[in-house]
Amino acid sequence: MAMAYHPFQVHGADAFPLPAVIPGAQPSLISALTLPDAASFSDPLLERAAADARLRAAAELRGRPVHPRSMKSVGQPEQWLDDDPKVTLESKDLWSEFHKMGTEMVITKSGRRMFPPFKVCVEGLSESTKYILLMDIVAVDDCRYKFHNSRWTVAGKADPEMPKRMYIHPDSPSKGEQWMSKPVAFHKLKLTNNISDKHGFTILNSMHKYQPRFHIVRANDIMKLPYSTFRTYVFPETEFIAVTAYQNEKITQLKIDNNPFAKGFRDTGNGRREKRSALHKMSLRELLFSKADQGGADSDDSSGPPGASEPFYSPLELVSSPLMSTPTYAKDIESDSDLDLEEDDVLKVGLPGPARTLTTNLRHEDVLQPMPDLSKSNNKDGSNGIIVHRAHDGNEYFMELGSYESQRSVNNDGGLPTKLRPHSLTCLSNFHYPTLDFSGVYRQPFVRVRASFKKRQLSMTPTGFSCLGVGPGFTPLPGINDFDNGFLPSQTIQPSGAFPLSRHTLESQGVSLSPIDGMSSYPYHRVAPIGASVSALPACSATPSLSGIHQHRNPKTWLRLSPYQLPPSFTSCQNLLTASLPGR
Amino acid sequence: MAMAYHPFQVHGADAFPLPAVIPGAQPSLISALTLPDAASFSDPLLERAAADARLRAAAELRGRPVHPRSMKSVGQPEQWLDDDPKVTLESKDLWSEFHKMGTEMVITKSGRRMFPPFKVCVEGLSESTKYILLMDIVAVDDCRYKFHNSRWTVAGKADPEMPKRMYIHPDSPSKGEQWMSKPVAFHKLKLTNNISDKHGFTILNSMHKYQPRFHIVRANDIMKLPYSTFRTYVFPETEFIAVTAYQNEKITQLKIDNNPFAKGFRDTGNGRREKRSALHKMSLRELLFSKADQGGADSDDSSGPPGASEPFYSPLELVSSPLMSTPTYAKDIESDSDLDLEEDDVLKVGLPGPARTLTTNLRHEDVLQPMPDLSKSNNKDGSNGIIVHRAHDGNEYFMELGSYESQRSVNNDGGLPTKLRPHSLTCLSNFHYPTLDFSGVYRQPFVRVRASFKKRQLSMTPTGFSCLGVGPGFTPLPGINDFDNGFLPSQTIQPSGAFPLSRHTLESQGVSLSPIDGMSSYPYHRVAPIGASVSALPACSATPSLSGIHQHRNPKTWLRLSPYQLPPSFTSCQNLLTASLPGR
DNA sequence: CAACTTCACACCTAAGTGTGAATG
DNA sequence: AACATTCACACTTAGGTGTGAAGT
Repeated sequence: MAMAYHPFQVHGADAFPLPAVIPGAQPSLISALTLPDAASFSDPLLERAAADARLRAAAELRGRPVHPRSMKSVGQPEQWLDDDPKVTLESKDLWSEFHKMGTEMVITKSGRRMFPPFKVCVEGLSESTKYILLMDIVAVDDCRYKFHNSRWTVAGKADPEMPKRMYIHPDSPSKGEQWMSKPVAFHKLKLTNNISDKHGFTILNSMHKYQPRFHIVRANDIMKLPYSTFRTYVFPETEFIAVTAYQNEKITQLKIDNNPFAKGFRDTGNGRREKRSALHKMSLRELLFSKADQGGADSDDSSGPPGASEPFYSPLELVSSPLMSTPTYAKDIESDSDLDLEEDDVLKVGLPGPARTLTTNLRHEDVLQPMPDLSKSNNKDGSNGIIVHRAHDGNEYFMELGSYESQRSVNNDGGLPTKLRPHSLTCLSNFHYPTLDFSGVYRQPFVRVRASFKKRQLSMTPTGFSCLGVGPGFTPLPGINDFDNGFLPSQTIQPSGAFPLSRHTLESQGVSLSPIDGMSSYPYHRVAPIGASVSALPACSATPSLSGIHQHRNPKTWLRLSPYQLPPSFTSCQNLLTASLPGR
Repeated sequence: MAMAYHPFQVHGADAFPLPAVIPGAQPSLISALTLPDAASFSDPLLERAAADARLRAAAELRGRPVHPRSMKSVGQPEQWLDDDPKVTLESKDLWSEFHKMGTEMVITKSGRRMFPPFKVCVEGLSESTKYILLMDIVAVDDCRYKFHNSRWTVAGKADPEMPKRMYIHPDSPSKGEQWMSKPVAFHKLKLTNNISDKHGFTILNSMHKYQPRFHIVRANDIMKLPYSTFRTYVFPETEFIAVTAYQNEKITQLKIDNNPFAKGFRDTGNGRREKRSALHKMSLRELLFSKADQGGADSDDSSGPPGASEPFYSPLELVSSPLMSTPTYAKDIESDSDLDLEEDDVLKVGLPGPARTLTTNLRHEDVLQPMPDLSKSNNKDGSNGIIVHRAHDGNEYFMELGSYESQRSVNNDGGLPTKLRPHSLTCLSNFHYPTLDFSGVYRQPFVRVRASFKKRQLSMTPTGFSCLGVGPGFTPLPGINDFDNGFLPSQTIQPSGAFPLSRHTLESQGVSLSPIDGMSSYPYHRVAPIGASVSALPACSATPSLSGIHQHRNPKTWLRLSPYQLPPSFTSCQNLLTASLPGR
């Protein structure tokens, strides 16, 4: 099965000497990652969270990672010369307040919004060019957490991740000037723990840690998304732990104080909510609803701890092929040891120290920082392979691993950058339509039924799924237009042929489809390439066990890659990889 | 000024032998109207309202006006063979209840929704073809009304109409299957009497009569709208009079009984609203919120007057070029005399008779009805000319009239149809960008500033504007996508260069722009062609004075054409007409 | 038991209604 | 005086909050 091969297509000129077509017999995973101008790592890394912060700092780009000059110097295609997106997080002070406490986001069956709302300001786009703006939320690590003694501690390995859907901003596609004219809000995105959700909400695991990501794609049609370059921005302060009920009372209070919808729970002085500590009663409302909403983020909030009003949290940015670049664990860069997660491995998210350090470290850095050479530190043990997670008949699953070598030869192209190499490598490998799950990108409610999967999701491949969490599908949005979707609500309840994007539709869009035997009706194939070296590594304080290279018959111990490591739309590489792994 | 000429472009094959390019020196207004299979006018027309009903009946098409066979027989382009839209009005029983009383719609400064909501079911589209669905609201006649002695009477000539914006359904463009999958609601459209409205609401005159229209356009991009064929559907029962406060208590009661938001005013038996008459207390809620919303309109409402539950109100449909076909007054067809409106001219809207007659007449007609030959009855006095309404410098205005002869030679092409001639004639004359006002088609609030116009709108061209009310712009919608709009909110407050659609933008869309001297920054040029013969003439009970042919220096007595007579996007013909009227 | 999840609920925001007095 | 318009208001729908008891 899955023998069909589909070549890459590389858009425009590339900075790296890459073949436009990857030989089918060779599991080549091109990893072209644009890195900031490098960062120095001289300070000692004493604890995980601190290391986390450092690694984030390494990719610090102050919202403008790609310098036009450097783009030119590496032969950036003309197409990319006229934009240079700079992204800033709205309400970053409020986000930071939460982050210091260890942000929690409630997930409910019916779907819950995020608070603070994820909202960004975008600058530097080409005014007349159309862009698609998206966000997704990916697991940060392989851990399950618990809140104990007023702190979050690791409580074991992560549960399998559900596929993470891309939330395409409802205004997509729109011209740069439109995106830049006002903050881009993603408040319509909802979080749920309902694995059977049909609304297209983002399904998260409770007590797991997640990182929202923001993506800019230069594309005038959502159908072109899989073939387009993603510029990915990560704001470390938006990291959170999903919960079904708030664990940290301080977080609860922060929510009540700042979310207008929770106004009813505010302490009006009449005794309600006396349970809460008197701390953090200062109102941050202005941060979110006056300052923040106007795009101005001058910090007039001086009631927080010292340093709380640091105005600058910069995002991490990846300018990458959505199919290629794969962030890897912070741990892999830092050290190859300590592969197994300790039960008492504490992520110091709830402690102000590391976060503040990050902030402080960053805000005076205006130059791009050097990056470590990841080509050496990464994947030494060969455990970082390609994970192919397949549904064979809807009941059985297995995994295949590609060799790291074949990837590295592509990844490093003669020496990984320590300087930012702005680059857009576009892979057109998305021919296996089950992986191109556009069903959600439709304004109707998300009613696709995964016939061969539902009712079994909880019991299947508990860890193997942790690599399935990125870029598979796109979230349905009211208002998403210009999507030539052959998917009708009336068709979605059919138990077979679950892939909603009709062959005819794709082909009429110039997309050639070559179904792969045994997979064409199953939308849950995912590929987790790992060789792609990565620098901008946010929130990777825990390293997953990479001991599963030969354990692909045992779902429980499969090699896991955090979805967070995967680029958006990464899984569209699936069939390419599948094709390159015959007989495994 | 305005000497530039821009040729037509005709899309596809045309049923009429029309030149693809109209010579610039000749004021040719191509009028190619697709008419239903004709209707017989044998019954005497005794009163305006009755004539109204007849004329509506004449175009009665039962939602499926264009028969594929007849389309083929007239050489319909292949493009149109795979769809045959049938449109039905949702909640038509409720609409009819209102219509019998004389529907009133409140208009407020802040914008008011319509109730009942304008909602249609569409069938017969090509599933995989993209369509844009729109609606607009156009003046029915040239009258101002007053409610006196429990009836609506004419109270003088109409006030000048503000330009009527096209409300593009937020889901546009979408594929046929998507439009057909559920009722298409236009509840987001808001009515206002605020002539300075910046939201893109539809600006109406209080105490004036209006007719909503629904349009189907086969286009995958909103930019193509002006060059596309509009299929226009009119549901006579949706006619209404705009009011700032309800005049007819029965209408108030009907609203209260059926609009959930007005539930607070319902008579709970405890004495509230005892002012209202006991009549019409029957709840029509089910009509709108259970039956109607499910698309089924079985009448279980038997509490109304006899005949109230007639299930069938069919729409009028025009399949026409948006630039060409021009409905004219019912009066013009019926008779050329009686050009001046009587002060006591009573439109029998509030009386059940005519409306019921219309309904009754129509519902047993399943065949297409013959149409009168409009080429003879129309424009006898030559007063039906081309109205060019220009803003010279923002303060002065004048009008130019084209000759009917030159139009008729095009219109009639050797004998006007008395049978339906399904036809799509597309005019690409929309090169004068001030007339192509797409500024509204943008999801941001409508903030365009008409620098040379605001503060003067009330005083300018009081009657001349009545012909400006159709098809000029497109309403801004949250969610309208795929519109390559060069319009930025930040640009909109610039006092000059008011046209928001940048030259670059249009040109990048393949639209060549040739600004016309002195007009390029003024978006309010409108053209009201009249020679275009028309059959399907809904709600034309009053005829405007056509005595203004030589009065173009006197705004008060300018020739008026009801916006209702103008096809959508008609004004995109403006510069063509302007070009063809040199020196006038 | 302890940890986690679910649910009805009161309380909010946001916005769509006609009212009736005030205004023009 | 008659008429048309505006506005604060109470009431509604719709849906976003955390609560705290109950369930797993």
